[in-house]
Amino acid sequence: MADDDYAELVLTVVERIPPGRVMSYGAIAEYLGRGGPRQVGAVMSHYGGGVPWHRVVAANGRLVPGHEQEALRRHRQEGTPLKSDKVDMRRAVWWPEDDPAPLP
DNA sequence: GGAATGACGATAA
DNA sequence: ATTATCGCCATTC
Repeated sequence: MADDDYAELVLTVVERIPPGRVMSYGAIAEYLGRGGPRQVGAVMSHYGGGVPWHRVVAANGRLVPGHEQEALRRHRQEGTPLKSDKVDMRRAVWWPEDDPAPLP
C-alpha cells in the first residue's frame, strides 16, 4: 500500500527536523509534493508516536492540539523560538534544504 | 457510492 | 487578536 509509504516518508521528514526548529503540516505536504496538510496531520496522529511530533506545528504557529502542554515544555527545553504559547514561525520555520543533513 | 471526518490553511468579519 | 467560513484531500462510516 502506498499510504504506508507515505506515512514513512512523513515520519522521515519529521525526524529530520533539527532541534529548535519546526515545520508546518502544509510545509511537509508541499515538500513531499503530494497529499495535503490534513494527510500529514492524519499520519502524525496515527503513526507519529515515534518521532519528534512536537516539532510539527500548524502554519499559524499553533502547537499540536491535545498536547500543547507537552510540546510547549519540550520546545522551551530545546530553545525553540516561542511566542508565549505559540511558536515564532518567522525564526523557527525550517526547510530541509535549509540544512542539508548528510544522509548515510 | 455518498456523506462525514480530521494533529490544516487562508481569508473574511 | 479571536471567531467564523470555505476550500483541500484522503480515509472512514
